[in-house]
Amino acid sequence: MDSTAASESAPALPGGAAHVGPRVRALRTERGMSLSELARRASVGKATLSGLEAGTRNPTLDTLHAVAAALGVALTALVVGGGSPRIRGAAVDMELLRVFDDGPATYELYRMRIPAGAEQASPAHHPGVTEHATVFAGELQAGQLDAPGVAGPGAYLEWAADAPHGYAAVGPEDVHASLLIRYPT
Amino acid sequence: MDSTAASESAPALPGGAAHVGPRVRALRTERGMSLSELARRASVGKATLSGLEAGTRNPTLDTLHAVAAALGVALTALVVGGGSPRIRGAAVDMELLRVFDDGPATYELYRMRIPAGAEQASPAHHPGVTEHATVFAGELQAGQLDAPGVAGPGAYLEWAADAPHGYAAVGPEDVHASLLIRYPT
DNA sequence: CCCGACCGTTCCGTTTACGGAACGCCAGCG
DNA sequence: CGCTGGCGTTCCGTAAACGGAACGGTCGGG
Repeated sequence: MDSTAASESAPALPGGAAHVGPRVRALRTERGMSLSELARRASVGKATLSGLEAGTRNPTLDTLHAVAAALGVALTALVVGGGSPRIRGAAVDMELLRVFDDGPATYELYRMRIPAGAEQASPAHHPGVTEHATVFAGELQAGQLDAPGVAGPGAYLEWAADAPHGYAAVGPEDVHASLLIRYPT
Repeated sequence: MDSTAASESAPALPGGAAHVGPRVRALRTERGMSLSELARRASVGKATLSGLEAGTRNPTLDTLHAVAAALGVALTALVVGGGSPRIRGAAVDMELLRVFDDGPATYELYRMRIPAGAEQASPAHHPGVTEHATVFAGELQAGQLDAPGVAGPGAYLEWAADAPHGYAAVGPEDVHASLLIRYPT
């Protein structure tokens, strides 16, 4: 397992401060907000925010929380995939975002990425399992191997996963999508 | 549920260090691990961990990350719900899980809950905005006010959100669903 | 042309989170 | 019994994250 973990103070920690900085800066500029304004709204010092975005500081939970709230996003939105379980196949790179288990079924919500032109097959899962994808970017071909569907940005696709199935990025762009896997109880 | 969410304020510090402490302690004892052992594995001081679990400290991102790694969980598992912007309407309770902004559009992914029997309307959003729901539990009726769709567990529903639309839990159970809102650029 | 407003960075004194080393406590054991 | 080893908490000096106040740079208006 991994518990030979990053115990050291190596600055190259997977989800370390170096990664959250650019993320904050992106969310801020996306909203057309200046650093000073965000600092004001979050009630943190400009120095704090500047250092945070530059990755030269190691922010406290309070600081992160204040910034996330001022940006209107969940704290988890600032912590890019750092430490999220990641499943990397031949072509498909999936990151488990969340598990919902309080319904009559269990749902796993993934973010999926497939490089342009790549494809990958997956063996059958347990009976009754279905997969649901919403495409953000690119052209996704997915579903039963003999009868796949195709979906572009904004489109939705679903298929039974209790038979061999596959995923492919058929267009010239990388595919970005959300994938929801439903496991009936 | 407009995007003009409550950016400012954050009256008291919700989801602050007080919430992550018990969470860490739960995950640790769940694994039958002693405080000293976790501190050793995470390469943090026992004092740090003790104060963190007690909620008397305001841990840094490095500390949180080291502890999460030593517990073998994603950092997000330590801060679940804590500080997620929650949009609570008349009937619909939504929690923003994640924002995707690297495609040709921006996506906001929510978890949605509607008490059984309740309903709520939403005004039109900007042109081109669409909403996509996947139902986990209950019976969701949603879409254009004059032509809503209905979806049960495992089913999918989408509609244009640039016109007034609504959500309702029409069955005898609460509705749990994921809602993806797509904002074209 | 100068001036004021705002931007993002840097400097600085204060606050505080950090790890190490105590402490008291409770088993297990010779 | 005392001795030993591990537990969780507390104390303490140091390192660093914090907010406030500078700084230089860029606009836009008078």
